[in-house]
Amino acid sequence: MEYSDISTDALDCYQSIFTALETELLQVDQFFAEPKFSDSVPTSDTFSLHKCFNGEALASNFLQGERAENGLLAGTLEQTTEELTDVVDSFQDLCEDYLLDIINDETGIPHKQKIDTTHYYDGEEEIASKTTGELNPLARIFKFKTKPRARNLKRGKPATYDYLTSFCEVSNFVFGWHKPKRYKDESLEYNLRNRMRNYGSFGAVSDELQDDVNGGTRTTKGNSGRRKRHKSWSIPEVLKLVEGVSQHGVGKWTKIKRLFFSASPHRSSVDLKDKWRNLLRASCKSACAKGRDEWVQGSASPTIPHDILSQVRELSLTHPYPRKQRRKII
DNA sequence: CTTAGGG
DNA sequence: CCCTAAG
Repeated sequence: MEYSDISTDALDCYQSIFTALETELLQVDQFFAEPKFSDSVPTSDTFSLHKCFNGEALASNFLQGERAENGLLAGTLEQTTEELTDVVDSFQDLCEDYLLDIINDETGIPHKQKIDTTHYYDGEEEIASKTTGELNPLARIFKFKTKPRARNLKRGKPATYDYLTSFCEVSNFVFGWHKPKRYKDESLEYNLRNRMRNYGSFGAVSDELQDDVNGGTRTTKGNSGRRKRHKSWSIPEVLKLVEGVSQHGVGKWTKIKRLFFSASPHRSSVDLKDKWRNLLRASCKSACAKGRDEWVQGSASPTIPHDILSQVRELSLTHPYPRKQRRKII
């Protein structure tokens, strides 16, 4: 492969970052050396950073309970899957944090910098304000969240890519680390290459990627500002939410959280609110789609059974979703 | 801090 | 899931 179209400055930066990362991140392996994991997984063969970087998808195979290619993980750990999910999440978060720290050290620029706040006035009164932020140019490459799309392939939502995956892509592409992934579709490679060139020249952020500024890994505030990793809702969780709403009504998210989700620290009251909103949408859709039995089975995570959705619809009648109050009609 | 809404 | 305005 030729990389002549990527500026050498950029290459140098990438190189130093990747090198530093590779060295430092090995510490993370100790996550997997904990007794509870080493009992069930041979320590020497736990998935290491390198394996993750190898794009072996070991972790995802693992979490899906499938055997890894080499059979090392076969038949182990059915009960600890939940825990492992968490560990893998932490692992990936850590990777990101290390990455961003290193970038910060290298450039002295935080990964995201608030630049300016624009205030909007209506006469004297401020009616809104918006803070604009700029992503550190080097951090941009790790915001490489969406899978490159084939040139002529139109799709709806772009598939989101794991940061580690994107990291693999970038490192494979730039340095040819490990086995470079060959795309079946040549135009995918073309697309990726094109995007890399944009990143490499540190040019303006394209429109498509501008959104990533707001979808970043962590916030500018403090250490706790780490973005949560996506964890899809399980059916039991949904049931708990439905029961919570049926007992306490819509809007008592904190109460529901305390009574039904005290054991799930990763579900905040805001999450409950969001989920309810989504359930409501889903219930409408299922109502509309009734009759025609085409139920698009997109990649959507565990499809919510219709009977649950109809419960949601019932509840939405008794406990209407608080909508912005229309102008009072007196 | 909590909730509603928009992104 | 994130962010922010309003209570």
